[in-house]
Order: sequence, then C-alpha cells, then structure tokens
Amino acid sequence: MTKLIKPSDAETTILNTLWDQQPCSVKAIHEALSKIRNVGYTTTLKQVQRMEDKGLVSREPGKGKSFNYRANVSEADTKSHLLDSFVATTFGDSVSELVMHALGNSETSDDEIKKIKQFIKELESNG
Amino acid sequence: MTKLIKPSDAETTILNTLWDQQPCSVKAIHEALSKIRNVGYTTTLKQVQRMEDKGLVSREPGKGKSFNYRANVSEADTKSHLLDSFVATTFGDSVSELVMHALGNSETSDDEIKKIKQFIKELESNG
DNA sequence: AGGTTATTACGACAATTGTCGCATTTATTA
DNA sequence: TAATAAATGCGACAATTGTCGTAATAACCT
Repeated sequence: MTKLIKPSDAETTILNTLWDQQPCSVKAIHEALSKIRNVGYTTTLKQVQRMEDKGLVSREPGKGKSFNYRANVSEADTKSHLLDSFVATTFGDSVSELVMHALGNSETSDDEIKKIKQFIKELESNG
Repeated sequence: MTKLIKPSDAETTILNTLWDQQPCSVKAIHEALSKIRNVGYTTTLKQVQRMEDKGLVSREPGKGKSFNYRANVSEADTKSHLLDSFVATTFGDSVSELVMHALGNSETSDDEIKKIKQFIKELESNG
C-alpha cells in the first residue's frame, strides 16, 4: 500500500474541483477556486504543479501548450483519510463526538438531518 | 469579537490535553502527548511556549521554577471552528456529507451509532 | 513575419510547523 | 555548599505552505 499523503487545505480544495470536473485545465481550476478564495493565477498554477510533483495529480497534454489535470487519488479514500486524521487530533478519535458537534454546530437543515437518519437506518439494516 | 485562531495539529492535541486536565505543567502535557506521538520534551515545551505567544494558552507560576498552563480558548468554540473550517475545505460545506463519511468510514461501534441516534432525536424534539 | 495573447516554467520569499540541541537557571540533597 | 537533577530559555533548521513576479514559450491573428 502506497503511503497516503495528506493534502493541505489548498490542495484539498483543488482536488475537490478536479473530482468534480476532471480532467481540466489550470485555467478551469483557477476559475473554480476564484469563486471561493481570492488568489492569483500563478498561485493556483504553482499549487497544481507541486501537486504533480507529489503525485497527487497527473497531467496530459491538452489543447495548445496547455495541460489537463486529473486527480491521482480517489475522492473516497482521500476524504476518509483526512477525516480519520481530523477526528484523531481534534476529537480524540471519537466519531460520535465529531458527529454531535457537527450537528449541534450551526443550523443543520431538516433536509440534511433526514438524509443522515436515512443513512443510519441503512447502515443498521446492512449490518 | 476577537479573531479566531486555528490551532495546528500539534497545538490542537496539546489543547485537548489541557482541556482534559488543566491547569497542568509542561511535564504533564508532555507525558500525555508521549502516549500518542513520539516527541522530545523540548519540542513539547517549545510548542507550548509558542502557543503562549499566540495567546492560545496562558501560564501561572507553579511549583518551583515551573509553570502551569491553561487553555485560553474554549473547547466548544475551538472545535466548532476547526470543524467548520474542515467541513468547508473538505466537504464543500456539506455537513451531511461529512457525517455520512464519518459513519461510513471505519467500523463505528453500535454504541456510537446509538448515541448519535439519540442525539438526533433530541435535536428534533427541541428544534 | 510581427505583435499580441495565453500558458507554463522558474524561482523567490515570508510565515508556519515540527523538531531539537545546548545553555541557563533553579531546586534538591548528600 | 557543591554536585546533581529538573525545568525553562534561546536559538536554530529543514520542510511545507501560500503567494507572487517575471521570464520564456507557444499559439494566433492581421
């Protein structure tokens, strides 16, 4: 098993963009990012390039001299890993503490609660 | 409202120790930490000192030339803040996605599931 | 072909983070 | 009180992260 890498915040944001619409150009990534954080194009480019160095993403020649990128790590695995690590350091490994904080936090919509209940029900029946 | 600080991983671990048994000496903090991570005493000391610089903790003279530390930030606030930030970058602000990942992840014990269900029930009746 | 534009390449920088080693200072105690 | 032990103070260092500026290059248009 290849050692898991824990992406930084900026990297995670970029990965999310990729999982959502890969393969895509840096331009596209940057446009998606710009809606969230205010950052220069070269900043995004640099992040993406460093991610390639680390093996988090890979690229293929695109239109013109540009490249298209795609994530090299799976969304589920990565999020699980990030979550595990977060729960460990912040909630002393207690998932229930995490969940309760999450639900207790801001106003979670009825809809979300419903989804969660449904999920728990399935979880139970499938053992 | 004072600007919220987002503690780093090591800092969060230390804060957890403090919330659990403050006020306490660096020695005590380090002992608690040693059970989790393998780190030298001066490393812990330095972290704690930097945390004091940032205002995350404060100290009072203890026994001998030692000091006792206590957290300057509340457990609930800090965890909420960390959680918000984590959900934002990792799960695109979707609490339900977070929760479902958390529950789906590793084997969450029946006991934890029970706690969570109970919590949701309360949340609904009081909502 | 020449000039303009789009993109990538390269390198730099400051702040943060995790880690220590070593010096200093303050107890303890033989 | 002199040696030993315990704790802190100080400073250093490498890696990571977030952030760009500027240079180089390739594409395109007139």
